[in-house]
Amino acid sequence: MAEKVTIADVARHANVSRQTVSNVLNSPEVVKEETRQRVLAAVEALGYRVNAAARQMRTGRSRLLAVRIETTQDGINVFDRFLHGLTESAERSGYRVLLYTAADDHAEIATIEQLLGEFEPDGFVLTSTHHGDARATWLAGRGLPFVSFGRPWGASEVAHPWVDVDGAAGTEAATRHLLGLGHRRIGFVGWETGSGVGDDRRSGWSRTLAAAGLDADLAAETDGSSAHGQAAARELVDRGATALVCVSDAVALGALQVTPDVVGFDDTPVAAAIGLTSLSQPLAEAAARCVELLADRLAGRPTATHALLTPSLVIRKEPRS
Amino acid sequence: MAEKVTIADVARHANVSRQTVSNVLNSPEVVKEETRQRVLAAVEALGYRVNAAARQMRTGRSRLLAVRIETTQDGINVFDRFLHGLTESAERSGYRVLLYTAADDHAEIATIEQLLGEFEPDGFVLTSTHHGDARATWLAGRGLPFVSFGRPWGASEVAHPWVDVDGAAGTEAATRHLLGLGHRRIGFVGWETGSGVGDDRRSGWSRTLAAAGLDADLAAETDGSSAHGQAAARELVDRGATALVCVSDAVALGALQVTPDVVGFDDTPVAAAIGLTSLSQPLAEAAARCVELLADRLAGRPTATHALLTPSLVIRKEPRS
DNA sequence: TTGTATGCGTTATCAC
DNA sequence: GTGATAACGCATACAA
Repeated sequence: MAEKVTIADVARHANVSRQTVSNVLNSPEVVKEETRQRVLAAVEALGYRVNAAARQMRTGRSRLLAVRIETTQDGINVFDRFLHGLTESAERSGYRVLLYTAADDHAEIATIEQLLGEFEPDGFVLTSTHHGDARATWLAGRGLPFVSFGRPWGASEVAHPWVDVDGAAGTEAATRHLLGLGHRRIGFVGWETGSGVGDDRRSGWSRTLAAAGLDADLAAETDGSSAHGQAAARELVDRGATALVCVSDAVALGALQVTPDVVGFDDTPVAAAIGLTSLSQPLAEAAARCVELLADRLAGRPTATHALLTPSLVIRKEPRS
Repeated sequence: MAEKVTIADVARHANVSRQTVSNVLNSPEVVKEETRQRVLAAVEALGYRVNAAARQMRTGRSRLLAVRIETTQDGINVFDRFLHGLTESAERSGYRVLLYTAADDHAEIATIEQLLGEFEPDGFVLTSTHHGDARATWLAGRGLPFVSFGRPWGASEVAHPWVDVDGAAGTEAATRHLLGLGHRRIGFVGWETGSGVGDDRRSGWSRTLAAAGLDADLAAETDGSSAHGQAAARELVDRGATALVCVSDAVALGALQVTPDVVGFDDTPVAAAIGLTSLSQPLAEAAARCVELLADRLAGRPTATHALLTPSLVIRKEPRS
């Protein structure tokens, strides 16, 4: 084990009291410059680091942000990039990320409750928000600091800070791109109606066609799998579609077997690998905004209520032509 | 904020001293059954949870495992599944996972040092081990508990607990599979010589061909990209290869543009999506073994030195035939 | 500007 | 078998 350097060691080394060391660290403006330098030198020399447990005991703040690590659902997900960004941003703000797992909303609430008693995270980051999200209601009801990546879908939701990516703006860009390529019969391969994210992405496609004076009648629903995506694409092409906007890369992958002019969503490794044009979510920025919102609130700073980011269209050429 | 229930509250509620409550929780065998029940009932009634910071202050143990979250390098990685398994297994053993980022080995050591002073993680999990890994040397030199996912490549490495997946066994299975399909000229698309993982995977291919009395002369090196994979595959096919074993799914994806009988490695979402036969690493089990090795060591239990797991071949049919 | 005293919640030590 | 006491390292109120 490593030698543990305490504030008392630093004080002794710098010939001051423990309190002075604490002041240098927490309220630098209150201590004389010369003393400050001396203490800082001692901190450096001894390799002193504030002990999180002791600080937490005294202040009640853990400098920990808790987030659930998701299971890779249909195999293609995007969460790890968000998580990396979150960890990085958190570090910049002086926080660390604590991971937990949970099978469903109910279990997640129980875990959060447990975490609250044990590690006392200062804040929580919720992901994959959905209609009637019990977690957000629970956290908000207790006044606990949290932010969600994903807007509060549904009207009666409790208001809370959130960050999200504007899916409609993304599919609008995709649709415009295909219009620019000369297509007039552009279809949409989506998920079943009712999912906030899916409906949002569909709306960008339909409104863009409407604005161009075109019918938005070529839409199909899938369960999100590539197989269903392929079947749906087949149907839409048979009905006259010459290009397809897809709700996800997984679905787009299936659609690609049917027709070449396809745009996916999420810019997953799959898209990059097969040369699929896709919409890239600014995940690092989203994560940074999550931390920003949370950190501001935790520090008592005035904070924005939410942030809506725009995805960017990554245009690729099909390599297998 | 939630009301904080302390051990004193429980003691009061159960009409015992704080110490008795602590005993019930930490050394149940030392306390009378009736008292134990009463205390447990009070714990339940009050929703008491041990405070991690206070426990850590007293015992010096944080119940925290630290692991670096990797950046998605070439876009196709496998780390998130490992991380999920790690978190889940850690929870089962009473640990939580703390995340950190680092740009390189040097930075990672600095971060570990910082973490040690602040949050005092009980153990570390290293991933992506490589030749002359400074992190392992550093940790081992200080006698800090850690386990690596990835064996210590290189002979002069310090011995330490590790878990890894047997890449050679995987490519052996892949090669056998292709032999079973009737192929006799089987090539290997790998990485540049020198990477432990890549050399290991290549060796399974060559030894299997040798055992079958065939020449292992159709090998190519790539930088790991799909584009290079495709070029290398083209070259090998021109030289007579009828099937290819690949060092990764990314490379296999490129090879697939050239010839259909290809086996990838890692069974990434890409493989699943495009119907590529691939080798699946038992990541959840690997994570579980990492936690097991670490937890055993932290608890002072006798522990295995390492675990070498076998990947499984996931046979798929090309869907685009 | 600096020093002294106190308590955060827990567990280990030692009496009872 | 149970209870009192001390100590972990830090930050705050208060005194000097």
